[in-house]
Amino acid sequence: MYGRAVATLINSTFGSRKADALAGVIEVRGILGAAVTELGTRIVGSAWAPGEAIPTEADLCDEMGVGRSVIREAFRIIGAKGLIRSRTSDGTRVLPRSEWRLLDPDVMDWRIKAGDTVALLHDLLKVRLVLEPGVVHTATIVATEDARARIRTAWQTMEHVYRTPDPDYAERRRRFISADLEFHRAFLAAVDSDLLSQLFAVIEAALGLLLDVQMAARGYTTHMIGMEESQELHAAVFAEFERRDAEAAQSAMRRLIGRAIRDAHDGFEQRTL
Amino acid sequence: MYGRAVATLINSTFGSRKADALAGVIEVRGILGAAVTELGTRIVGSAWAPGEAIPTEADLCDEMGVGRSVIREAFRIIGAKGLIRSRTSDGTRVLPRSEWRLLDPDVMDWRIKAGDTVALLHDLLKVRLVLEPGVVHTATIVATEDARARIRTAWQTMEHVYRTPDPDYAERRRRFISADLEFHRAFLAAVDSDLLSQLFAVIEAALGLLLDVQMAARGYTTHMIGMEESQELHAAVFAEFERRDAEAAQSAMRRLIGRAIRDAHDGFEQRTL
DNA sequence: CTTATTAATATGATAAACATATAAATGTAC
DNA sequence: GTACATTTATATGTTTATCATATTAATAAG
Repeated sequence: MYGRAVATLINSTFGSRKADALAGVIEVRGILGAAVTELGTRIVGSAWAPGEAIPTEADLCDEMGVGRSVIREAFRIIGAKGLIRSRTSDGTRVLPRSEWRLLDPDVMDWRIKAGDTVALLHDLLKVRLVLEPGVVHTATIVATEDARARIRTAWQTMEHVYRTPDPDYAERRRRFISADLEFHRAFLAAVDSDLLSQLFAVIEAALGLLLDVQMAARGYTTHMIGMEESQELHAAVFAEFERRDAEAAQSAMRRLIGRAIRDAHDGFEQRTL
Repeated sequence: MYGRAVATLINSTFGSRKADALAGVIEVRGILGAAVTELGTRIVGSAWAPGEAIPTEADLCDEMGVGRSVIREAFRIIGAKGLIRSRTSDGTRVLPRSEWRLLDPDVMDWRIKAGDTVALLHDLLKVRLVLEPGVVHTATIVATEDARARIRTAWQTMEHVYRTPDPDYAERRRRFISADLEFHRAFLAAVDSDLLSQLFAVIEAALGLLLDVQMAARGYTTHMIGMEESQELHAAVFAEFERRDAEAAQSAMRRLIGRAIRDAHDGFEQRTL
């Protein structure tokens, strides 16, 4: 059916896609999906400099062993994310990085695949540090009763998991992390912003992939800080939230994120250096 | 050359694109650009419900008077932004809104074009309220000397514009707004985060389009609050930043944004109700 | 040396044909 | 009559060929 180049392309690039792709990434299947991933990863990985022309459609057809329409449709997808732009007779050129839609899950995925992990991790953590205290501040003020109930429930779940011993250590830790995530999500939901929710989802997914997957093999997890310390810091956030002290709740969340960031950095540096 | 339907499509949808498009939107030209804008706007404008199948490629070819490849490439672009997904034999369906890349400039542009302005405005202002105080907090702590110099310069420019009378009132106001923007951008730059910078750029562009363009005709501008009050609030932010009191600077910025939001809401409600 | 003109190049767009995946319709067996 | 296999219809997936168009480079005219 398809040429050998294509089969290889599918198996190497696409076959493993579902396994380690960023959550939230639109699943693009088949030959087109393979071409998109291949080109996206290469471009994000600086195979060509911004301003430089990538190979012509015809050349890429030959190289990848696919029809021209596949290349063209791949160009459209990648172009929709701000990576490239085609102009008649001038070819298809890589756009300056400022045009790249860095907040797009696919672009994040390609950055991770391309190995741009350290810079991305630092930036992601910075976003959390800037964002989450503000989320808690606003949530403390504007949360509806339903939203407050969800936060309360999330906290109770954290407490329950924390206090319930489990012979299966890994399982308990998994539950702990899950409860932790819901705690943060509950505050975010209280703010009731579609834009912030999406931003948070992308950030979380990318962080999860960067930290969980890559560091799990070395005994690290997203939430490295000890459960005791983590629980104390979370308790402070919740307590101030219940007291409706937005400033104090915000500060508590900043201490929590700051603590988590230091550990993430330590663990990651240890791994990558 | 092209059929009549196409010519109409280009003139109506595409001809006016450059004028009132969101800054940062990738300029998609020609027949394809027209098709993308047309379909994107329709989908975002709820012409079809999530889960529902939009017309087949063949039908859209007839309706728009374009070749199938144009429709397919348009589908790819719109699909890359999470709006639709095609599956063999099942057709092309609108994805649930949670999949839409709301942070994408094009999607924002389509929301504005589709008239989803009130909900979008509220959300955009909420993002600023959550984000900017955190930006100032972090900037106050981590800013390099260069970054501090830029902030200082921005403040001096604001002061200069504020204190310099100008017979041309509109021109002075324009300069004031421009200096204001640079003030906020300078803090953001100090945080040194590509992700936050992009987020801010998209937010600003959308807010600018929503407030400036739409409200200018009615005598409103982005920065509605009186110059005196605005200047005082900005002064507080800068003063606390210079004192390196991150908490105080953060609070000052929150007061400033909160004040601006109240005015924006008032003005907009007045206009849209 | 400058300016038209022409030629080459790569994308823009159309058309026709066949492949493939999915769902609906049909038929068969128990 | 229900369950399961088969067939058929449908819409997208993919290839190929051809022409249009816009831009750059080469060339010729002044």
